[in-house]
Amino acid sequence: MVKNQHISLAVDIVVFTVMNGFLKVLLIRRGVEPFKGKYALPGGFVRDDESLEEAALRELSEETNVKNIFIKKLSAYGDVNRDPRGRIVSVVFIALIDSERFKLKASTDAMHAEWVNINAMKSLAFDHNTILNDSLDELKLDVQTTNIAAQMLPDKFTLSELQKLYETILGSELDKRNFRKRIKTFNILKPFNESKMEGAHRPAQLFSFREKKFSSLKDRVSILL
Amino acid sequence: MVKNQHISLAVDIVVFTVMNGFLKVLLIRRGVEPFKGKYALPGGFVRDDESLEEAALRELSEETNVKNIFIKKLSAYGDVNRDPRGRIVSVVFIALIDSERFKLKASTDAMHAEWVNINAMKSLAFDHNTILNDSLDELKLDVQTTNIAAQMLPDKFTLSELQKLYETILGSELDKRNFRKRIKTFNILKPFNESKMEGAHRPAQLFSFREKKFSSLKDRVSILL
DNA sequence: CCAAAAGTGTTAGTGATACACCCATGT
DNA sequence: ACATGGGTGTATCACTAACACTTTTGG
Repeated sequence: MVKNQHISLAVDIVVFTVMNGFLKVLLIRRGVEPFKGKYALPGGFVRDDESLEEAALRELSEETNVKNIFIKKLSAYGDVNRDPRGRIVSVVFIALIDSERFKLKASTDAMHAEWVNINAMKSLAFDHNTILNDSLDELKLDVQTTNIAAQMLPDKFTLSELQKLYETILGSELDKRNFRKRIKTFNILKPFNESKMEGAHRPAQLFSFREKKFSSLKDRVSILL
Repeated sequence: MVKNQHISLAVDIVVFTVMNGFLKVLLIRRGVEPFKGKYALPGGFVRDDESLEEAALRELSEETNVKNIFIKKLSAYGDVNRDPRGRIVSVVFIALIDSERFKLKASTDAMHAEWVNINAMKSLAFDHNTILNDSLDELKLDVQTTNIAAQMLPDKFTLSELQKLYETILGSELDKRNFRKRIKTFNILKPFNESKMEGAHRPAQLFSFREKKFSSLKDRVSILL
C-alpha cells in the first residue's frame, strides 16, 4: 500500500482558552532546530494504529499534560515546504478548555507549554501563524453558530460570565439586555435556583448548558436566502 | 523524518455540478477490489513533490479528464480502518463545475466516471458516503454565505438560471422577487445590456459575477449575536 | 449609605416574507 | 392571439439595535 510515498503525517492542536478576559492559545517553545526558540503549536506524528483524534489527544497529553478536552477537526495543511525537515502533512484540530479546570504545571516538562495571548502573537514556527489564523476564524464562527462556548466554561456559570466569554472571543462588546434575550430564545441554557455570591454586589443566578455536547444552534444558516 | 510510519496519504475530490435541474456528483465505478463494482469518489495518492491541491487536480484530471476547476479543501478523514488495504488518510476537496463547460467523454477511460444524481445515491465504497454527506452540508452552507455559485455557471447567465441553481442545491423553492431583491442588495452581480433569447418568451438580461474568485458575502456571520 | 454587578422592557428601524400582474417574444 | 418565462412593488411581520434605571449584596 505504500507506493513509495515519503510523506509523514502529523497532527497539530490549537488549544484556546479564556483567562482573565484574554483569549489565549497554548504554545510550545521549541527546544531544538528547526525554529529553535520559537513558539509552535503542540503536535506530533500520527501512529499507525491510532485515529487522527486519538493522535491529537495523545500528543496534547504528552506535550502539555492537558487531557480530556473537546477537540474538533479543522483541516489539513500540506504545502510541500511547510516543514524544512521533510514532507510533513498536518491535520489540525481546534481544542477548547476551561482555564479554571486545568492549570498548567509550571515547568514540569522540557517542552515549556505556555498560554500566549492571542493579541500579542509573535511569529510562530512552520506555517503555524496561518493555521492559528484559520483556527481563530473558525472559533469565531463556531461561537456564533453552535454551543461550542460550553466547552470553555465550568458546568455552572452566570450570564455575565457567558457574555464576557463571547465578548472576549469575538473581540467586541455586546449589549447585556439583547444578549440575554437572544440566549433565551435559543433555549440552550438550564437555569438553577442557586446563585453565585462573589464580591459586594447582587448575587447572580447560575445556569448550565442543556447540551454540553457540541451541536449547531440552528438548522438553517441563511445569510443570502 | 519518516519515523517508522506506515500511513499513506491520499486525496479525494467531491465534484458537484447541476445538470438539468439535478445536483450531481462525479463518481468512479471501481474496477478492482476492494469494493469492486461500487461507486467511489475520484482520488488517489499524493506524490512527494506536489501540494495537496496539486494532487487533487492531477487525480481529477487523470481519472475523469476534468481540468481547470475550482477546488476547496474540506477536511481530512483518517479512521484506522477506513480502507481495508491499509492505513490511508485522505484529504478531501470539494470541486464545482459548470456542467456545460465540460462534457464527460462517454467511456474514454476504464475508470467509468459518471455523474450521479445526489438524490439517488447508493452505498459508496470506503467511507465515501460520510465524506459526501459532509461535503454536501458544506456546499449548502457555502452557497448561502459565499459567491461559490459563480463556479457552477457560465460567465454570463440570467437571474432565473442563478435562482434555479440555488434552488437545486438547497433543495427548496425560492420566491422570485425576494431572490432578486436580495441578490441586488449584495451587489455581487454585474449587469450587461445583452439579453439571452431562447424560446417563445421575453428575453432575459444577462449578468456575471463581479468577482468570480471565491469570497465571502459578509464579514460577519451572526446567528447568535 | 456607597459601590458594584445583576437584572429587566420598550421603541424605532431594518430586513424578511408573502403575494399578483404586466411585458416581450416566438409560433 | 396565445403560451411562455421575464420582470417588477407593496404591505405586513419578525427580528435587531439602541437605550437607563432598579435591585441586591458586602463593606
